[in-house]
Amino acid sequence: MDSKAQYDPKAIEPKWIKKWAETGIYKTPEDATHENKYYILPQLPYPSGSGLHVGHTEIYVGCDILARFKRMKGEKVLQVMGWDAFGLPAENYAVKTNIHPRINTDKAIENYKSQLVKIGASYDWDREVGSHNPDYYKWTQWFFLLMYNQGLAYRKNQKVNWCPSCKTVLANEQVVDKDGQEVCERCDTPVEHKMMEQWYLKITEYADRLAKDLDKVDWPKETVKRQRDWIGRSEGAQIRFEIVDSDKTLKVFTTRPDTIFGATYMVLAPEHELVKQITTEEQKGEVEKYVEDAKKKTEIERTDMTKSKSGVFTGAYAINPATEKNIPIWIADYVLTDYGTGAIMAVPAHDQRDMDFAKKYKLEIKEVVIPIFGKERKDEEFRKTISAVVQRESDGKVLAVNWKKNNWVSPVIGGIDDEEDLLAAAEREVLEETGYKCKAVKTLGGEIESHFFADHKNVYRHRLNQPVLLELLEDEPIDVNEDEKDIQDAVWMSPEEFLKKCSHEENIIGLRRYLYGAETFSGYGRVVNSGQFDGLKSEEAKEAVVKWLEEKGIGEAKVTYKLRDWSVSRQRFWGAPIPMVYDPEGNLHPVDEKDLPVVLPDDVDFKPTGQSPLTYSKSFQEGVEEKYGKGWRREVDTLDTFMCSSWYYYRYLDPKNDKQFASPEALKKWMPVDFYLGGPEHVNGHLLYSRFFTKVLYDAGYIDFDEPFKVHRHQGLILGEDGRKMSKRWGNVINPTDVVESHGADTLRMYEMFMGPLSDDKPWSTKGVLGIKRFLGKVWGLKDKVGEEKPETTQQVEINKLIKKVGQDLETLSFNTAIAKMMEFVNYAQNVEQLDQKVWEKFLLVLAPFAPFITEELWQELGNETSIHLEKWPVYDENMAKDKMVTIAVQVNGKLRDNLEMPAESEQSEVEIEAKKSEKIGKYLAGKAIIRVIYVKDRLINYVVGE
RNA sequence: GCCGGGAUGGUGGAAUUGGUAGACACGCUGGACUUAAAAUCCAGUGGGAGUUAAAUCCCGUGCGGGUUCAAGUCCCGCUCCCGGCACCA
Repeated sequence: MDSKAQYDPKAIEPKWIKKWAETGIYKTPEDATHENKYYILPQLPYPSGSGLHVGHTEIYVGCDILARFKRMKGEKVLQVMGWDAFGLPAENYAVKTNIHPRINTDKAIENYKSQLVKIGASYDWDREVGSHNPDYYKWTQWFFLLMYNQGLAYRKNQKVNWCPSCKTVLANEQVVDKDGQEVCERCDTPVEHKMMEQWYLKITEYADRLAKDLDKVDWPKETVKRQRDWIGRSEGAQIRFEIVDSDKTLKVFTTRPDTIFGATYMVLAPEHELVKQITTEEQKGEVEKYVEDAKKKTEIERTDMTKSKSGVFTGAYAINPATEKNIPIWIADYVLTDYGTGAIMAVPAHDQRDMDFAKKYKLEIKEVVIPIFGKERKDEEFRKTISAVVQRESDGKVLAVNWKKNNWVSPVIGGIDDEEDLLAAAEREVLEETGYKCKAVKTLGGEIESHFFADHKNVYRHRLNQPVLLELLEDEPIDVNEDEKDIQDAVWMSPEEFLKKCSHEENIIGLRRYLYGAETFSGYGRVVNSGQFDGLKSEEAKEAVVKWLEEKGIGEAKVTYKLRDWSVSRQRFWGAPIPMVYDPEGNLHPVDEKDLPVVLPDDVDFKPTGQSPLTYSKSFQEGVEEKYGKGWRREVDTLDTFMCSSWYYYRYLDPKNDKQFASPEALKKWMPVDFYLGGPEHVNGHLLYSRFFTKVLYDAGYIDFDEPFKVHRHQGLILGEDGRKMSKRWGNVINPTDVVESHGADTLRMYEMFMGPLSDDKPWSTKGVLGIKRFLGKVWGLKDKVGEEKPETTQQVEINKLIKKVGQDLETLSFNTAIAKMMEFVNYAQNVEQLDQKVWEKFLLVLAPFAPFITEELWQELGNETSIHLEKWPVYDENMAKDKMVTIAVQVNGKLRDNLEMPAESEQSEVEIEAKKSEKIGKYLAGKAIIRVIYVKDRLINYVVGE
């Protein structure tokens, strides 16, 4: 304890790195069982030539702190590092430099590894894996064969996303939107579409389970939602429509079978197989032209929603099975080929897209669902009403009434008398209520149902209201009856003002219909104009219609997904070869499992040509003929690297196993992953694929769980000091190794955690780092204060509070607040005369997961011979972790007026006695009546006073 | 357009889930040490009024309303920022 040397991380950190490696303290514990294990998984990195920056290390530091904490809590931790080593950047670099990608990749891995070692990450390096090594990709290929044998891998000629720069196919998940353009996520090149025969994995077969099982996982809720939306499950019905004068039927999918009576036309996607067959002679020319044009359009042009919809009539008609009417069949590119059946029944009244189209091409719009406002009650009184839309020509203002009692604005609304004509009722009501003489012109759309309490009549109402358009006949009103005058005034206001001021939404629908024409109502409501289904609510009608369809044998309930099958073949070199061979007739055969791995050859010209480079590898193809016979050849595409990373967390469990991807014992012991930390950008890619792989393994009987990641969290981005994303382009990249050089690994670790909540994006601050450096300097200085045990209670209270708080914060990953508390403790400890040695030891233990180097050094200085990282997390005494005295806020009418120091757990009466003694409080209470006193134990007392 | 998430001092961020807003840190100001600087240490630091100094008071969590003894936190209506999806029938 005599060393007065300054805190110098450079003098201590390399020493401990060496020692820890020698003693192997971070090896995976041999005595782990399924019950006491804790599998912590930092998302594996792609080793790029530029090395790690501090944004990458956040994830490793976060996981490492947690791993160290869990070890101290007695859990048997598995924490391993691996490399997602195949992929385009390395290959592109190889093309540029003409150096084999393996060489640069291995170099990058060495660099990453040394960076990670320097920050003190406690991995079991004996289990390190790299996806580019044959003993790894052998099993990636094995997974492919497993899928193939389960019927989950297949070839299909389909429109694919093609990156002209990377010269390869991309999965849907690898195409990102940038300023309204679909671009390659790697290189930002706009994606092209072309037809190609490709390998696909049938992830859609698992869509339902992938969606449903999201209920089982503890993931951020927005992540769950995003994945669920991506899978895009929707329930509905498949319905077959007969085509007039044809033996063909037209299959459609709809989520709203309850609107079938409103289906007034049908639409096929231009690519639909029936287009040619049903188009009439007269329409042929137009249709063919439209189909040709659609082919030429890019995906972006087709899906540009700001553009008006286009389409052509085929000349053919289908029969709406509900109305039994003939309805025209159109072709339009607003219907997507690859969703549902590529054809729809159009219900313009209840679907915005169909409405836009119907208005443009003057197709029939038939309302079959009316909106319902408010909640039904048993004791309500039913009434049919009209509401009046009257616009005066002179200034364009519309007629409204102002309800005096509640200052409400509404149109004229009035009941229809028995036997009375609707339009006549409208004319009468306007005249009675406002004195204006009008002539009813027509109804505006269908009725609107509402349920409400009619204030002026004191009853609950069930109202069915029909908006009616009227024409003003005379500018001057006649006198209205006195009773009406008391209730309301007639006022004229601009339509805009009316729409804004009108008190209830259901009452502006009439005017909106008048101003903007028919409007879509796409919500659920009450079914009307639908024969036997009239009066049902949408939810009920959906069921009833499906049942009716099933009885008639023309439809059934059906679930559809947005998720597409996963395209996994890539026309590039640096990936796992697809383990398939073709016989001379071109038939596919899987490579025998015993012949795995299909090794990636070295004699390859990896310049991308659009053809897979493996096509030109002599050794790759020669081997095949030797093995299978003349004319046989290998599949030359390689696998999407996401296949490699979909199962890496299984390989960590048993990385040297050459018989299985992992042994059943290892799988049983370690899985599922207890804590997975990774970026939010992988939600609809990697995370989904990994879940898919796991479910396939489960179905094949290899594992007994079907979700790989129990708990998943995201780290946020660390931005450059300029607030921009760290990138070479901006020159704002901070290299962790530089920070370690100048301030030490402990400082880097703690600063990254202190910046803010783990999942937030936050900018780096070079100055901010110094705060942590100072803190560690103070910790270093504290050792000179340490003396023999000193039974001073404050120190005991402080350390117990600290152990409790830091322990809690670590469980919730609130690293930033845990560090703040440690700073408070150190600030406090600096002012004590002598620091109790036991308190000091406990403090070092609490700090150890965050700052493994300095704590190890100080621990050894205390004369300990074994590592602090093998110690147990200190236990705190709940009693000691409580303050003996608390500050109680005294408020008068909610405003803070004084503070009282009181013993903890004081009763209200005791606090009141002290409060009343306060002059400040007396000032505010003098001459006032105390109406109420609110007391919150150990927090505040609030006097509510009146005059 | 739709769906998420967010907005708190000069800055990063705290706030026991309705109970003293601004913990902790950065920065800044002043001081100590020094020939000087760096480093370190001490004090101050939301805004305003007030005073020699204090005491003291008022205002303050994107904006406008509301509920409550009490609102950063709950409710209603906006604005802006970030992320995702985007004709999914």
